[in-house]
This record gives sequence, C-alpha cells and structure tokens, in this order.
Amino acid sequence: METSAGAAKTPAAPRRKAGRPRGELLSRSKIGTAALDLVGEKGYDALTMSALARTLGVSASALYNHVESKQELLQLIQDLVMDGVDCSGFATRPLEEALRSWAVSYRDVFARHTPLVPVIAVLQVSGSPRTLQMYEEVAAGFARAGWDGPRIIPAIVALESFIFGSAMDAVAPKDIFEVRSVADEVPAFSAAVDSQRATGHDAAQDAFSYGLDALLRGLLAGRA
Amino acid sequence: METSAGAAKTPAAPRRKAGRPRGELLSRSKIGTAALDLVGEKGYDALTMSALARTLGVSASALYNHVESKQELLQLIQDLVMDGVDCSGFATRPLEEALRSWAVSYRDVFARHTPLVPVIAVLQVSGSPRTLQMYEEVAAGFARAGWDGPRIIPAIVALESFIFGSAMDAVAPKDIFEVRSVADEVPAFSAAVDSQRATGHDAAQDAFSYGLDALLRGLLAGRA
DNA sequence: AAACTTAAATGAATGAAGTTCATTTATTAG
DNA sequence: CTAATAAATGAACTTCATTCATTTAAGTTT
Repeated sequence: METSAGAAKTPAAPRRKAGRPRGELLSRSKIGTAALDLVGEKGYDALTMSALARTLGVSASALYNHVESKQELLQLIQDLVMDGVDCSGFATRPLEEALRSWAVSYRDVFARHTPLVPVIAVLQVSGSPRTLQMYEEVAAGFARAGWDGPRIIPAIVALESFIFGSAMDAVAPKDIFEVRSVADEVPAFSAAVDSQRATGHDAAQDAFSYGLDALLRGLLAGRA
Repeated sequence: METSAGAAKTPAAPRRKAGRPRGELLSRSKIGTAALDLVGEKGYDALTMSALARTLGVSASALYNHVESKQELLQLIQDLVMDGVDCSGFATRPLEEALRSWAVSYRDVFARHTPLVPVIAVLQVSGSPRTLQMYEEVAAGFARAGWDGPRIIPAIVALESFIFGSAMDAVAPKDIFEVRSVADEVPAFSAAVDSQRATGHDAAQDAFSYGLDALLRGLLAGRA
C-alpha cells in the first residue's frame, strides 16, 4: 500500500516510537470499530467526524492523524462490514447453492448499510483485506466448479451489481409504486402493481428472489 | 402529503395570480432544465444551490419558492433524465429484444448520472411523470407477451436493480481489481483477474453483457 | 540529566453547503 | 386606490469536513 503501486495512502502511519500522551487513545482499527458502533446505534446520519470523536473521547481533528478523510473512514467501515457476508458455502457445497447463500447474506448486510454501496462500488479492492478475502473465496468456488478463467470476474461483477441494486431496493419505502391517483393514465402498470400487491408478498423480496434465481440459472446454463 | 395519499409535495405552487416582479424569472421546469444543463457541463459536484441560482440570475433562496429541497431538485433532474431511456422497442418488437435495448440505454443514461441512482431507487414514482410513463410502456410490454400479472413488477424491479448496480460499476476506475501487490494471498482471484484482463475487454462491459443475457434468459425461461 | 526529536492531541479557524426568515417589490383583484 | 399576494432578496444560521499552529508527552541522543 504505502510502498510503490498507487493505492490508498496511509497518513503518517503510527510507527510506535515516540511520545503519545495517555495510553494509546487512537488507532485506525479503534476508529473503524467505533464508527461501526456509532452507525449501528444511530445510523449513518449521525456519523460525523465530531460525533465519532466524541465517542472516542477525543477531538475531531485528532482523527485526521490516523485517517485521511471521511471517505477513508467509510472504507474502514466497509471492510469491517464485509465480515458479515457469509462465504462459508464455497468450500463445501455446490457452486449454485454457495452463490445463493452468499448473495442473500451479501444483500442483507448492505441493506443495513446502503450508504456504503456507492462507496464500495468504486473502491480499490486491494485496500480492504476482508473484501479481498471474500473475492478469493468466491473466485475459488468458480474455479473449482470448472469455470473458464475469463468468465469468472464478469460473473462475479454481474452478481454484485444485482446485489447492490437489490440492497438499495430493499430499503425503499414500500409504497414507491403507489399509483392509485394516476391509475387511468398507466393502466398496464397499475394493474401489474395491484396484482403483485394482491399476493401479499413484499415486492422487493420477490424481485430479489426471482431475480437471483434467474441470474444464477442464466449464468450457470450459459457456461455449459 | 398534505392532502391524503402521499405524493410529492408542491411547495406553494405558483398559482399565477398576483405579483411577480420581472417577467417570469423562475419556474419548476426552468429550474429543472437549468440544473440538468449545469450538471451536463460541470458535473454533479458543481451542482450547488447557489451555483444553480447564479446561472438563473437569481439568488439561492429564491429557488426555495419553487422547490422544497435539494433532494426535490434531484427528483426534477431525474425525471428529465428518464427521457433519455429508449422504450421504443416495447410497442413493436418481441419482449426479449425490447427489454435488452431498454436495459442498455437505461444503464448508459444512469452511468452518466450515477449520483441519481440512490435518489431514484427510493423515489415515489407517482411524482415523476416521465418515469411513470416508462414503467407503463415496460409493463405493457410484459402484459402483451402474456406474462402473469403478479410476476411483472418483480421482473421489472429485478432488471432495474441489475441496471442500477451496473451503472455504478460502469463509472468505477478500471483498476479496481488491481491486485498484483497481493497476488500470492489471493491466487484464485488474481488468476481470474488476469485471465479476464487478457481478453482485452472492459470488465464492467463484459459483466453487464453476460449478466443481462443471463438475467433475461433466466426470467423468460422461468415463465414458460 | 538536559536537549532534541517526534507522534499525536488540541482547539480555534476556515470554507462550503443547504436552508430560513424578515423584508421588499410589483402585480393583480376588488 | 387599497389590500392581498406571489415571488425575489440578502443576510444570517447551521452543520460539516478539514486545516493549522501550538502544545503535550514520550523516547532518543549525547
């Protein structure tokens, strides 16, 4: 990271040599976990540099000795959050099954952390150890199932795109498609909305289930 | 909101009755198109209330007579942007073909407007006439192809989720998967990355193409 | 032990952004 | 003519992220 090829820059990485006032107040990992705790308790709106500093008993500017920007703070959180994604299936179970449970837990995790979606989608994976580890397990699963090398990354990215989109969907208000007021202007659409609603299912959940099935079936069929 | 069924709240909707100083300086649609122009020229970072007001020859606070918040301004832009999505296929061509060209143009449009993705994903469709019209055409396409009512909305939402995710992907730096520095820790993944790169294709483009094919195939097969 | 070096915390200051509000302006209705 | 009203103004407010000069407290060196 700090060595040669351009990656995230660690700012004055604590070299543990000289003077720190009271015992070990701050560190990147303490900042990261405190931020994640704060988000868990009060949500992303409450995650400000000064609020975070307050929970750490420190001033806001002190954070900048360990983290370059709020963007980088979000990356720290993102990597921690990745721990919640279940990759256990790839080692033992058939690819389709492993992918399905991975995708479900991946979506659930990011539905609880939607503000991270735009962050991670554009993030250098090499900066996030846990994220990298996840990709390794998934890629190994594909390889073990005999997939062509050049197809593996596109398949993963396609699944992720669907997962991220679905995570944002999952937190949308349930009445996005409320169109009774203009039903006559959009008859086919409002009929479709009504008949979906009549099933009693959550639309976002249905879309994710159907979509994931379709995507997996399409991907796995296309390979054979 | 103020009446009964929740819809977009028009703030003090210009009732065209009494006093306006000089001839028709502002209106919702003028604000919307000016905002879209500004974004087109200088990007979303340059879209601030005061910068927008400046291009309109007006003070920032004046905008709040027509638009409730910046969030609502983004919704105005979103609806205008929807005009760029090509829905022409649904009227004339077979469903799969129509969906494919719709999805491609939908992704392209939002790849140029990624900051809108989190906005639209959570937006009441009834507030956006053009968006609503788009849904109508798509839903009608499904219905004409004989789809079950309750399956139509989930299919559309699943496609949209994939499209939004792919749009964000399309603007990610091309070197997100640069892992040479840690290749030995993630052998399967870095092998996959290398073999994809060897094809010379753009990874995001490949992922979108493969994924869209897979998703369409899966959706359309699942119905039969 | 005194002097030097250095990581790290402080707190005040900056600047950008969205938003509010009392006031003014100019038009139209009665 | 007067009253009512929509709409623009500009100053003020708030909340953030971020910067910087300074201070604090540990090690290191001589």
